[in-house]
Amino acid sequence: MARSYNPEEIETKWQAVWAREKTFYVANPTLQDMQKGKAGGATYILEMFPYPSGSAHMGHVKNYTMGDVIARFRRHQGRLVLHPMGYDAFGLNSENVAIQTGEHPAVFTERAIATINRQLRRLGVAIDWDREVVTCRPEYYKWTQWLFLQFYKKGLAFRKEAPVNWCPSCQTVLANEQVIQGTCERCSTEVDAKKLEQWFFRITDYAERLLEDFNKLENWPERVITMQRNWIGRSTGSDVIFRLAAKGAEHGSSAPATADSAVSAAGGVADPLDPLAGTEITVFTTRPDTLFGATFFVMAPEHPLVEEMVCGTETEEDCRRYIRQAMGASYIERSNAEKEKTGVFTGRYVENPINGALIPIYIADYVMMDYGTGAIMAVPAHDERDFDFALKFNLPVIEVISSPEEFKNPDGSMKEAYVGDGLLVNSSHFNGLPKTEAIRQVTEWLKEQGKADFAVNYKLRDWLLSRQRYWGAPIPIIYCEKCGQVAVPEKDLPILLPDITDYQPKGKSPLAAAEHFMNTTCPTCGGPATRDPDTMDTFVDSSWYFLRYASARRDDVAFEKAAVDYWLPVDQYIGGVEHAILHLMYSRFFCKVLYDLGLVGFEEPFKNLFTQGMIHYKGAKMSKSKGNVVNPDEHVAKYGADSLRSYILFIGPAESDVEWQDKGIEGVYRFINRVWRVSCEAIEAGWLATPAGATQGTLGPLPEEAELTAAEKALLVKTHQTIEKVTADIGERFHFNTALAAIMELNNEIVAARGGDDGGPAATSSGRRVLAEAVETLIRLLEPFTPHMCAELWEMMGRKSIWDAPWPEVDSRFLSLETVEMAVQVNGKVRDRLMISKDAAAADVIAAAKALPGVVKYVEGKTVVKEIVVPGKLVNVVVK
RNA sequence: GCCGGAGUGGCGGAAUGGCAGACGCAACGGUCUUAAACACCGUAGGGCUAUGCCCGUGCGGGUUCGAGUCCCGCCUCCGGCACCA
Repeated sequence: MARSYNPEEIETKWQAVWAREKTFYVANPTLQDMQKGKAGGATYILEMFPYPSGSAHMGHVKNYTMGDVIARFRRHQGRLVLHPMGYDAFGLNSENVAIQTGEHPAVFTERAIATINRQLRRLGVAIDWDREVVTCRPEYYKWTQWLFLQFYKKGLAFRKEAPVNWCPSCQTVLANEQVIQGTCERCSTEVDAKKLEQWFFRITDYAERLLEDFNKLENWPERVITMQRNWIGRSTGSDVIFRLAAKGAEHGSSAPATADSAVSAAGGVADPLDPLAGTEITVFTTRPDTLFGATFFVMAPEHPLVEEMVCGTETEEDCRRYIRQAMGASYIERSNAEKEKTGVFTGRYVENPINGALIPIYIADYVMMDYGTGAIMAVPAHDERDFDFALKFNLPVIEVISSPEEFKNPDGSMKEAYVGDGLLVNSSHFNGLPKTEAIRQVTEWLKEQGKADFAVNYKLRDWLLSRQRYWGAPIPIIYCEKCGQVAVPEKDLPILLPDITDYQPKGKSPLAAAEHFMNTTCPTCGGPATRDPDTMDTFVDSSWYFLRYASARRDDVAFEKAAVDYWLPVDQYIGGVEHAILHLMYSRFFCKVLYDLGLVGFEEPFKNLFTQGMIHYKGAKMSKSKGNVVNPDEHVAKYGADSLRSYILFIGPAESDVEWQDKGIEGVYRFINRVWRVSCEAIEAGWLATPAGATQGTLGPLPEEAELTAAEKALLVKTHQTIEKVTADIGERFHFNTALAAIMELNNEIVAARGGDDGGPAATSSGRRVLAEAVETLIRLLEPFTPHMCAELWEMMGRKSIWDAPWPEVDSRFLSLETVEMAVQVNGKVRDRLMISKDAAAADVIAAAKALPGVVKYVEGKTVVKEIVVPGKLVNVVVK
């Protein structure tokens, strides 16, 4: 009587063994060996670490199981695998809990960590827990602060006053990347624009390298690269210098209506009555070729020159009113491209450097201060937004790129903006040039006169890293009345986060009220000084945790260079696509800075990236608020970790969103039970025992091929085909669902070959040997998915640790049968089937095919025009 | 608006240009059982004048001996960005 499958018992037994024996512990090689490089097959498998907000959810189960399958698979392939885990433990969730309950965020966080840790161990994930990192503990954030100081010394961390995104609900500023369509990434509250002095990382200095180094990545999803590329938003064009005309200058010159006829005006002449006259205002444009079509000029309401410029003009009051209104508008109102254009004439003019024409300056909120220079030349004929504006304010539209008829009215005027290619017209000596050539020549011509230059612009903004919140790493900067802004000396790190009682943010960090924290002495002069009350964005913590794993317990360095250079870059990183920009771009930036500082020897942290899909339930993303959460613990309790792990990967492709089906896991559970039963039977029957004379822990040599019956040969072929498929599915394609399907097929064949429960047909010794081969392979292929059951079966076989067992190898002799079945088509439709030797010559295959009754019927009386043979698969006879 | 991705049975899904629907769920029939559960065996895209034939991978064209797969034009859904000059 075979033992019944009891996952609870088996799984807790093996989890205890793994914990006790530290099975998954991986020591760093000696310094000497590490310095020899990654030669020893060192492989770093990493999943994005969890944010401990309570307990693990199905998304975590999927993420960590996937990583575990790959880690175990690589291990069996003989690699030295690093597979660590940690917790992204600072952050707003715990702090908001603290505000509600008064409980210290550290207490809440440590409890959540303990829960998730227990869950991960209960899932049987092969993690080296000796390398665990927790970002909210001083031994970790000491080094976050230390890294901040390295950035600071390099001028890459700096303070500036700038318009920033403020979330009124979270009571803190946010980075651009944390604003999703004008709302806070965390709480979806609409953000306000506020002008504040804040800390930034100079990520814009790295924009070019962040783009270039995409080519250093081996295998990243194209869409993630595209998202980052769009976010960085590089565009090439020119900076063109316009000069502010003196008040009233426009009356002395011709109107700027026709470009070619314009004459140079008095724009550049200093005017004692108007100190601003002649001021240079630079614009960035991707279309310098359309400069002759610039009929007006627009500045953002926030532009620093605007206030002064409108002073004393007739429209001063209108301008001030408009600016007030524009600044008061919400981000969403402001950025709605659909809304009608608004703006106001400033009463002033600028001189177009290409022809000296004076064109009116408007203030309009469709020009943004945070892109380019906050001022644009407006070319209504060839820009849709400028066209809308010109229409509304009745400004001239001059065609300067020959436009197709459908863009024009019958009288030749522009009906809508034409942004496509064409030849220049109305553009003086540039007439006739094609667009791209004109872009170059116009810029060069102006450059010679010092009025323009080629320029590159990015959408990417510097990373705003300070937060007016409590639960984060304090910024290690001190403000002294005498010495100003002073970096905390490294020997004084960490700056410990003090305990406080009132976590409520009040527009500034709760730390600002903690006097014993705030009041300190200046490390330079010893005089009274105050600390920075802000904490760091949690994305700073997560931008380097993957480095810390390499030498997690070192307390004298953030990470050991030899160790990071040995293990990194990460060979396989796995996580949700929601981090496509935020975490993944910040980490890439950090890595490049650390490379420049000589702290790491590589410029990209993650060589291969896999982004998993989400698990939906009842048609929607699982969430507490929708009440459609499926609890992993319940399924572990009911079916065992092995079943849950397998099912979560079996549902569908790992990279796509999939729907959880309540009955689905039962099917996988049944499958696992069948594997258990068939394996136990084979083991108890002694088929899997090591025969006398064979190497310990092996099945001994296979019988000669000639001794095998057709059925035995078929099972052997199925076994090796399955090895081939599963190896490729796990190792190359991440198709865990089809890997499992293939293993299920093998199991089905074993069940069929073995016969019924009462004895079965395994009558011959060669048959038993082939069955043993199949069962042993089944267990080994399944180990990454169901490690507990496989460990138990392995032990029952009398073998040593399956964790250390090698991955099964394909024997190419057994990848196909001698005789294959081929489909026979006539004109592309299957009409018969043919059993024939796999090595049969094409001519013989065709002859045999044409003799089949189902084929003769369709070929008779027709002319054969073509015959196609796909070896081992199909024949197509084309007739007329 | 721009840039990605996806549309295949009742459901989740499978298929280097080569037999569409592997594998699993649900369903149905049977064996076992006093009975049920479990387990096991079997049936299963649709249609028809059924030993056979026709139709079928969102829609319409095309390339090819052969298209779920490649090309062109649409439709729908999902994701990202969005007055980016």
